[in-house]
Amino acid sequence: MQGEKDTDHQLMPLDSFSGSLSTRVHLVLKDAILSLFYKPGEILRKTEICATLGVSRSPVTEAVAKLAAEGLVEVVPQAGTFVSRFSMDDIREGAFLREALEMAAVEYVALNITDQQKVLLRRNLRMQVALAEDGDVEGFLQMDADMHNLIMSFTGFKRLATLADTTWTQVSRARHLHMPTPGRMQTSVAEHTAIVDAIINRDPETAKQAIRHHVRQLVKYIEPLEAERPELFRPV
Amino acid sequence: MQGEKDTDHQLMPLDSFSGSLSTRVHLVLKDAILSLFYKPGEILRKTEICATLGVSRSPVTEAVAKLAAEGLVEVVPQAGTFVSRFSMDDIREGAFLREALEMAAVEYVALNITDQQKVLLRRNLRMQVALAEDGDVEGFLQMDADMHNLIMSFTGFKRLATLADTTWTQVSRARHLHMPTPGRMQTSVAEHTAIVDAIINRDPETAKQAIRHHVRQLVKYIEPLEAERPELFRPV
DNA sequence: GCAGAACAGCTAACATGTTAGAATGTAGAT
DNA sequence: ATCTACATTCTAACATGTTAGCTGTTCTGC
Repeated sequence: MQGEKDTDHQLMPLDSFSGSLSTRVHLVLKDAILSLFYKPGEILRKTEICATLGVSRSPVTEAVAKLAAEGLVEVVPQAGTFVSRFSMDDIREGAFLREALEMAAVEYVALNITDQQKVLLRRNLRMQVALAEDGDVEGFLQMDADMHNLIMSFTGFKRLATLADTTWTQVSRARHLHMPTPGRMQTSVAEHTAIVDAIINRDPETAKQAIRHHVRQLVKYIEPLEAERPELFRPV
Repeated sequence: MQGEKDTDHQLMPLDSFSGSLSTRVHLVLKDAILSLFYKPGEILRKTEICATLGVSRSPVTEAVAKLAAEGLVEVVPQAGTFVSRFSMDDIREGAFLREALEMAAVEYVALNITDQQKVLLRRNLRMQVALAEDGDVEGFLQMDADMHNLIMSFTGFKRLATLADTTWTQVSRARHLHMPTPGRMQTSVAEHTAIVDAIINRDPETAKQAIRHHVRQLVKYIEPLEAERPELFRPV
């Protein structure tokens, strides 16, 4: 039973994405790793992937190189490519980086926000409230991600959102491990409301503290996992 | 005369670096771009590079992919790879990101610094003073970089220094354009002293403001370049 | 039984061959 | 003279062949 895959997860088809082959392969593999279809510590067989996706090794190699840059896999020269195990250090670093970037972003946005942007933020927040009341976890998480992207995009910096996303990857992967905690959505909405209110009131200091609190809350939820699922974590 | 290269710059030999071939090619090309041997807007001919370095296309392709991820080159599918032109937007974004990361780093370090780390910082600062007095620009810039790396490493986060370096790449490249301004070294030393003092006094707020001021100063020095060398900048 | 050498089977890394799309220059039509 | 169809010649993208290094296993000597 050890080597078997979850039946509820599988490789997405190549054509669910657009762009070059290597880009699509990258997204397929990334999704597979984040959804834990490929498990931490598991070897990644390129030939197998080539056969499954029906492509040659070139695009797969390029895709794997990108995954390695994101820290999702570890390439051991002449030996093999392995799905990275979770590491509380990596997760804490990811959270630290995200905190740094988000604090800078909300400070900037709080100082420069336009009326139109305020409308977009308020609308997103109302959606969150509605989805949380309906208990729609999927939809809520989407709105959550949207809100962070909105704020990032309001800075006008193009690479910022991408970078924040990459730094967050490890944390994001760990989040897939635990079931949604009851009441977590309501707490999240409250935290989001505090952030948005501070931004709209053009109060950068309060906004910074609110987003810092929000990020640190998320890490708190992840920390117990190391004890619960030690086999997925890097041995110390 | 347009297409000729500066005689004082050239491709470094492959064996000045270590690691895999693709890693070394990447470093050679990166150095060549940062030193303006390859000029912004210029096409990058892979076959030429293969011939010059005596390697096949595989490692060159991998290296170029990394350069593209750093924003140093732009790959146009089926058409060619071009050295990125400077863009004031990119430079400002790079500075913004670096500011965010450095502020987070100095805050963390100011709260957690050890006595041993204080010694290392003070030693570095004394070296800076000495080198500035001697007018040794090369040595000073090295100490400058060392200091920032020291602070980053004190956080214990492994990817932080690398990430900060990458975000700073565009700014770093632009710095190569202008001659060292007289008195700039002394000003820099003063700014660095303020940062280190605040860290050693475990005063995170002062340290954050000091490093922010320092980063913003650097951007001020770069901004006039757009008017001086418009051909190297992205057309608006 | 157990350490260590030789071997077989993997792999990433590197080299090279092939394809298809984009830019450019040119001949021909207007 | 200007515009357009076409062919040439670039290129990145993709496919495939080759090499060399790591790993686990087996076989050997003690």
